[in-house]
Order: sequence, then C-alpha cells, then structure tokens
Amino acid sequence: MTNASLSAVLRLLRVQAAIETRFSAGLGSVHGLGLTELLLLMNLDRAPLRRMRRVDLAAALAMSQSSVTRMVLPLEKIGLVARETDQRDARVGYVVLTDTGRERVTEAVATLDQMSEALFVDRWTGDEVQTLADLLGRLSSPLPGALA
Amino acid sequence: MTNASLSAVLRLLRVQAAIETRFSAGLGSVHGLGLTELLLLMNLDRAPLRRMRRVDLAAALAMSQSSVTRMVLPLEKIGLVARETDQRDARVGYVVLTDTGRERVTEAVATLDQMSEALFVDRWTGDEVQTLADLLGRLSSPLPGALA
DNA sequence: TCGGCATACTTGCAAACGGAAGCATGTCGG
DNA sequence: CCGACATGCTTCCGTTTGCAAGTATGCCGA
Repeated sequence: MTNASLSAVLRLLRVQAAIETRFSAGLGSVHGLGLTELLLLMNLDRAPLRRMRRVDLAAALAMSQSSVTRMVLPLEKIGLVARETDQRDARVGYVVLTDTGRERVTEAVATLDQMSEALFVDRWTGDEVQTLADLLGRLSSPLPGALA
Repeated sequence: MTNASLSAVLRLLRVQAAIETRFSAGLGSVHGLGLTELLLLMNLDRAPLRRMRRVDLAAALAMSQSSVTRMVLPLEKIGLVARETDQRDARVGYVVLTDTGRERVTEAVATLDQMSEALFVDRWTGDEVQTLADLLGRLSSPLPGALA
C-alpha cells in the first residue's frame, strides 16, 4: 500500500534467492555447471567472436573481477573456454568460448529455459510474463553492461 | 522475442546482483547493517511478538538454517536481537527483536525505502512500479514463506 | 513404555565472493 | 623521452554461505 518501490525491491530479492537455489541445483546436477558459470558462458556466446575481456564480463555479471578470474579457471581446465591475448594491448586477456563450450551452453540454456517457463506455468498469461520481462529490462538498462 | 520467461529470469538475476551490491554498500556505511541482516530484522519486526523461530526465518529469507544461526550471533552481541526459549518445546530457540533493534530497523528501512525509490525515479510511473510489485508478488507467493 | 523417526538447532568443512594490494602494461603531459 | 597516472588482471585474506554430520528434544505407533 504505502510504498510500491520498497515492496517491489523486497519481493525481487526474495524471488531471486529462491530462483538461485532452485536453478543452481537443477543445472548442477544435469550439466555440472553453476548458475553464475552458465551466465558467464551465455555472455560469451552472444559476444562478437564469442570472446570478452574479464573486466567486461565482471560488469555484465555485476560481480568483481577477482571472481571472474577464479570462475574462469575451472572452466578453462575442462575446456569450455580458452585464454586469448590481445596483440595491441598485452594487459587484456580475452576469455573465449570453445566449440565444446558452445555445445554445453546450448544444452544448459535449454534446461534453464524449461526451468524458467516452469516458474510461470499456471496462473500466468503470456502478456503478463512479457510485461514482467519488459519492466525488469527497464530496471536493468540504466545499470552498466546488460545481457538480455 | 523467443522466450519471455527466460528473458525475465535473466533480467531479474542481473537486477538483483546490482541492487544487492548497491544497497549493501549504502546500508553498511550508514547503519552498519548488511542487506540480509536488515531483511532478517524486518521479518522479526512484523512477526507476532516480534519473534521467530530460526527455521521460519530461514524459510522467509530463502537461506539455510546454518546461515541464520551464524548471522544472528553478531546481531545478538550488539543487542539488536535476543535469544528466547520455548517453554513447551526445548528445541526451538526464538530470535526476538529488542527495542534497540526496532529503532535500528526503523532507521535502516527508511534508508532502504529511499534507495528503492531512487531506482524508479525518472522514466517510471506509479502504476508501472505497482505493476512490477504485483507481478513479483505473484512470483514469490507460490514459494515458501514470504515477507512483503 | 520405548524404540524409531521427525524436528530444531549447531558446528565442521569446503566453495564462492568482494576488497585491497600487487604486478604488468599502456597513455599522456611536460 | 620519462615520470605520473590509468587500466587489466591476479593473488591474498577475511566474510558469507550451503551442505552434511552431530546433538538435543519431541512425537508416535507397536
């Protein structure tokens, strides 16, 4: 009643916590990927040349650079991403999605897709889901580096 | 275009990450409270007798019981909450909001309120914010234990 | 009544994270 | 040219978190 802004924020925080728990469990058991790892790979997949600098990845994921550095290590070891240097600037280290990585992303995104739709089955119309997506998009756009 | 559900989830995850970073910093510097700590105290504040069992707190916050146990310890040391036992069931340990705690919650919620509204200033109408709150509410209601 | 199961909480351990410091590299003004 | 600052990444350290095991207590059917 009093404050819709506060209410929206509180609900958003709560929904996210529940989604993260559920989705991480689902993705981990099926594809051996954490939710944040998948988000990272998804960002790479839609980037030009399927590669990104670590700084930009951090911004796109709204996380710290150090986390990106650490998260990439295991992904590199299992061959989903590779390291690439920039000829012009020796400071930057690109993270590139490998072909194997692309396959895994495609598979995992399918699962993510199904889990997402499962959240809205029953009691939701297509328009309502679309409205929610639009509103959240407007909320995220003023923030740095977005994904979808 | 293709899948509004997936898009909504992706955007929600991103918005939450940004909000958590920003709000935690704001709350921490002003009130010395983390965002999750404040959410815990807010739940207590609106509970009957301003007290809750740890299990219910965990469910309401969508986090594990062990996290609640540990998060309560510092809050107890600085006197914002107190420990209370149940006469009928020696297993349960209530977490009670103290008077000091109530004051801190009131102050911190005011800050949280301002930060929430700041997210929507410019480019948002009151109806749009309300719609977002409603949709998120429907998304969180099927999940266990909600707050606002 | 009592043995087994469920519930509430705590603790040990490992994983994930952010911030600050450190290092290498690039840029720019004098 | 070069000193000072900026940028990109990595590493160290402390914090937060979940899971699983452990403990204590309550419940219930044979």
